[in-house]
Amino acid sequence: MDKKVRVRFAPSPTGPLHIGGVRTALYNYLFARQHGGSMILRIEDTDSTRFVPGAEEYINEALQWLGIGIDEGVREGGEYGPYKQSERRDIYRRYVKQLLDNGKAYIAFDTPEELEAKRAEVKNFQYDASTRMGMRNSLSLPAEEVKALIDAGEKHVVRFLIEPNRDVVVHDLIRGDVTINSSILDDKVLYKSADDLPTYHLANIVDDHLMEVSHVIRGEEWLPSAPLHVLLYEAFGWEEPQFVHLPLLLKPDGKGKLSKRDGDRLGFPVFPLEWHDPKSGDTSSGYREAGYLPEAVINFLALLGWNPGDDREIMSMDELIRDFSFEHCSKSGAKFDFEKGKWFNHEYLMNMDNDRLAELFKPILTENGVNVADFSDEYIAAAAGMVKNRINFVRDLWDNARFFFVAPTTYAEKDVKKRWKEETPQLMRELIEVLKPLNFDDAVATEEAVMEWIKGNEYHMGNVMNAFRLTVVGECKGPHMFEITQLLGKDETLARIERGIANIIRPEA
RNA sequence: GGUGGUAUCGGCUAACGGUUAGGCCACAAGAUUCUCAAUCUUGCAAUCCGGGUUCGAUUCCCGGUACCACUACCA
Repeated sequence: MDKKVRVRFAPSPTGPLHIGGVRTALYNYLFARQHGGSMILRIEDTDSTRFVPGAEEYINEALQWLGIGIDEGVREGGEYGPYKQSERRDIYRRYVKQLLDNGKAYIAFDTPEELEAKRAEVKNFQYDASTRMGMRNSLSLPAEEVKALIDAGEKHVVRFLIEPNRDVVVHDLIRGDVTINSSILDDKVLYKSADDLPTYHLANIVDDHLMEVSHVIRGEEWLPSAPLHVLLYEAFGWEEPQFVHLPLLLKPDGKGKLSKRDGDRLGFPVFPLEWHDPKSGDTSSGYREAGYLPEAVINFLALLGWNPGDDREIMSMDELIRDFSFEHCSKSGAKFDFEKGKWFNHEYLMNMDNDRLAELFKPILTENGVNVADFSDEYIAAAAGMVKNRINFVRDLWDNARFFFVAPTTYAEKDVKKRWKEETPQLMRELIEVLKPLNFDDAVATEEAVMEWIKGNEYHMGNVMNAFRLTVVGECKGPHMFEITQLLGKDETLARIERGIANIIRPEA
């Protein structure tokens, strides 16, 4: 029987959650749910200098909006807390001491300035087996001096003692075995003097072990430090978890990792939710505010770097949970295809139930000055339903369905020019007479009657219908004409035709 | 510079030694139609290069190239 699946998503509260981070969280979540395991949210705030107020709340809100559920975390609680690293200082100190006592780590007194100078002086300087005896640390200095320095309160860090020239193998579920020689690794700082906190590497290993994390699923940028982590597990004598390094999300055009700037530059959000930077005051757009449905974002992200093994594209969270697998994750980075993202949203909107769509539409109607109370829920739902196949975003509903709520006051110039002929006003008057006795509730019957009139008089079908449309909609676009009039009703339709006759003026040729 | 990873249409990807190299997005054309969409049909378009292994390589191995990541008292 395999160990219980426990995974964690471990962001740093240094800003809004990046869309790439969202995908990492999603894959963790899918894997956990598939195996009936636990999803942990751990806040990795060991860099006190980069803390950004509001970032942690943002992460919680974003994951909640997307439906990525957390089983254990700062808010949710759990048996393995605290789930915020800054609250685990004592734990880390204990384990650093263990490493020190076992000779797996040592104390170093070199200041950041000294190290900087050294790097400037020696090209490709690395703090490792070949250089450490020339530095100021507990290995190179006499024991009494080390003790004296510590007693004198000299600032110092703890470094990991890397044994040179050993082939370290990282077992990765996506990439197979990756072998790295330990000589290229430096004696990483495990505990910082600057803010009296451990570095990511130490905190990460200790927490993953203590929290009994079974699978470490993270971005590919961590692959180079994975051997260091393997060595740390070994130094502690702990069993290492399964590693899974996900391919990165790349810029849509040029090269490199997808960044905040790309969103600004190319005009699409790179964050799930809108973010107001407390320092700069800048605002970054979010998927939610841009009119994306969370399920569309999830679906889109899931397929960026993974596929179900067949031709399916539209998949619900439940299907994703059922079919997700690392075997079908790609190894190469995926360029962020914003157009495809739009298509996913379009698909979800188009297939959405009218009532739910109506609820999303209401605030937009209000924003545009429509008194929602003037219309029934059924009316709003029907209007939204008629245009939903032509929208990419919720807010597009307004442009496509506004005429159901506000009669046109202006008429599209191009369409007027093409369809509003000299004889049109007379035709429209005739049309009114044709429509008057009809029951608009029966769209088919209305259409039949109008068609009979057009054909009986040998009128030009396109011109008549488009002129009709112009008076009712204001331009030549929209759903089927008699479905529109059915919803609008006879009084409103006739009034609009009258108004069109009175107000539409043919441009001088 | 060093180390590691990766490499199929413009983009996301399928084919896990044998296919006319498939699907989706985007783009183009056509069908449909009162318009705009939706829908359907069609088209466009790819195995980075060079060596091996093999009866046979997109697939396995090696080299090159390119791209990406990492190379902090950041995560």
